[in-house]
Amino acid sequence: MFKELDPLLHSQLRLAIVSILMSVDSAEFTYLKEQTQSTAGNLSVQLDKLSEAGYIQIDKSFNGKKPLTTCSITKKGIKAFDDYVKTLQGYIKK
Amino acid sequence: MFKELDPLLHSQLRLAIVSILMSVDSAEFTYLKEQTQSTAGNLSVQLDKLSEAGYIQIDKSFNGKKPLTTCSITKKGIKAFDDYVKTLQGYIKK
DNA sequence: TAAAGTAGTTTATAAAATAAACCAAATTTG
DNA sequence: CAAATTTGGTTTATTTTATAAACTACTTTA
Repeated sequence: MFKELDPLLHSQLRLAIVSILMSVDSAEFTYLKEQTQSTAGNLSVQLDKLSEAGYIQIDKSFNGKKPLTTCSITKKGIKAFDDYVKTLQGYIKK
Repeated sequence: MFKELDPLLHSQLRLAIVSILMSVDSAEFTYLKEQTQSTAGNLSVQLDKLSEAGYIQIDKSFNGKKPLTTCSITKKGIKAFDDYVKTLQGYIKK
């Protein structure tokens, strides 16, 4: 029937973030912000949620004295994304 | 880049409703409730939203003296669903 | 050295989803 | 046959989520 769509991925911004991270090795905060056209605040919140779920890994370092946040997808995140896409097929392929 | 996902369809329940209505001529309230495993309250609210957007048509009649709510998708709804799926491909086909 | 910019985080607010409570009629049950 | 339950919903309240606004800390530039 209709399997639950992982609510963590069923959000426009988080889906876009994960989608980007699926296609690159890692991405910086500013890159994600630019690509997704999101505000920094919203991006920050959604990255935290994905990180807390273990879907992405966030590495906070410094570029000289500027903070530098780098994100990458985890195995768990890849699995979740794949599952999400499969579940979604069940909705739209009817 | 990342086109906006129609917020009216980007909801688990409404997507399931529209998905069902895409595959049948019409469906009764009770059938939709059973198929989507939703509560009557939630279903009622979401059907109203889809109806107000012109995505579905709701016909309220009586079966003897019991209310009978029958729903079907509209042309606008079909278009919106197709667009939604296309937009989504842009997210997941990366 | 004051103003503006960078790279974010935290907190507040708006919007959405969901649940709970309710209604009217019909049906079942003790 | 009268009370309790079920059916087919709607309305209202609550919770959750997404988003925006405000803030921090440091840096660059005029």
